[in-house]
Amino acid sequence: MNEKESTKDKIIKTASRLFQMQGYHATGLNQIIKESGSPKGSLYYYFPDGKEQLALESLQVTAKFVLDQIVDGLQKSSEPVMAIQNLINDMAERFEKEGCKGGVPVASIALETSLISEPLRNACQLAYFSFQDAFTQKLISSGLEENRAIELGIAINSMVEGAFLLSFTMGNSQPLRMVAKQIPVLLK
Amino acid sequence: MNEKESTKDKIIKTASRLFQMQGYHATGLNQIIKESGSPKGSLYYYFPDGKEQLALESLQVTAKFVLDQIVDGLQKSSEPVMAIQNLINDMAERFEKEGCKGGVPVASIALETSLISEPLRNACQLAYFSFQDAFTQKLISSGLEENRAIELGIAINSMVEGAFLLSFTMGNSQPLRMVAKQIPVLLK
DNA sequence: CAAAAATTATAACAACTGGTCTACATACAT
DNA sequence: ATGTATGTAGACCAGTTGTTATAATTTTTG
Repeated sequence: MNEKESTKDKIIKTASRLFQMQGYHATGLNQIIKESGSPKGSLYYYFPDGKEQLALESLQVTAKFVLDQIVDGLQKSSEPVMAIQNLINDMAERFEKEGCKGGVPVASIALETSLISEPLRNACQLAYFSFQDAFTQKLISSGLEENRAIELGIAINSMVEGAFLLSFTMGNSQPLRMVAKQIPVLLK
Repeated sequence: MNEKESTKDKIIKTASRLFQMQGYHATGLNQIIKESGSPKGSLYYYFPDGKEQLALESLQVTAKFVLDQIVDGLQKSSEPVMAIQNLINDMAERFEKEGCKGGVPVASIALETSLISEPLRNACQLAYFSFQDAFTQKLISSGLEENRAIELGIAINSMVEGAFLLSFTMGNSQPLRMVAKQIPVLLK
């Protein structure tokens, strides 16, 4: 039972990685199959609705992974300024090490599919909201007023996503670093 | 001579729009040809290097258009806080009217091509740098110290790009609005 | 062991991809 | 008028896309 699910998991894991790196349309089912070492028959057995379903489940895996990373990072420090700043700097560090080859987690799928697939768009929306809410909850738990915490959660999420996109394109972690540096001034 | 260049311009204009809306890989040459009303022969006459060259020139047109929009918006008010805030709110307003169908100007191409085409990646980088620099120059011209202005230019650019991406995915201009609201606190 | 269910293996599908090629028309120079 | 770029027009190519259908195989169950 454990090993049997691993075929589906292998497909999702590989698809997750490729969609993130190359985007939705540039990633072919054949490539996913080949790189995951799984047979093509299995793909439509596990994902009868085809590419869209596979992308959806892959995205959910990716989103959960990123969210865990954010939540864990924010827990490391009780003080929100430090916590958020360290989280972003950790992202920058990881980015520098991996050489930006990893792509931008949710954005690549969001941009390509939001206008052509409502289920995928919705999954991206949920993912982004979960990120945003992680920031907001951290701020609330440190005593910030709720409405202000929501505002800041949205703004910080925007900053981080934008900085990630820019760092990826520039091939340089500077945007992430600069955004981290502004966190103290933004939070008072 | 005037009318003849309009064929190339028509192709670029159509391509520019489609790449922005659908992304690089989802936009086929045939679609560009059909929607622009130009024959395929002309495409490879004007763009002998094919899709990559067409995308590059289209991106440059898009980038210039966006930059002009930023520069014009920033000129409307001498005070940088108001200027930037109004610019972002104008973006939000436009976004609400167009119903987010327009896509995200540079990001869609940046994400899809940065890892597979160095010329395109570089064009995206230049585009983003020009946006960033517009903010920085505005801040410098209002008396801000240069290093701080550069830092803030990068951060504001990140915020705006991120908010645009989030607004697009959420189908809601709230992220843009919230980012605009934080500009005063960010600029002290 | 046999029956049933779960999974994998192929082959084929129509539709499309980016790109090439040649034929044709128009304009402009000499 | 004639020759030469410039530009138009579209058929055509090999390769790939996502998807489907069916057959073979393995695994699980009775």
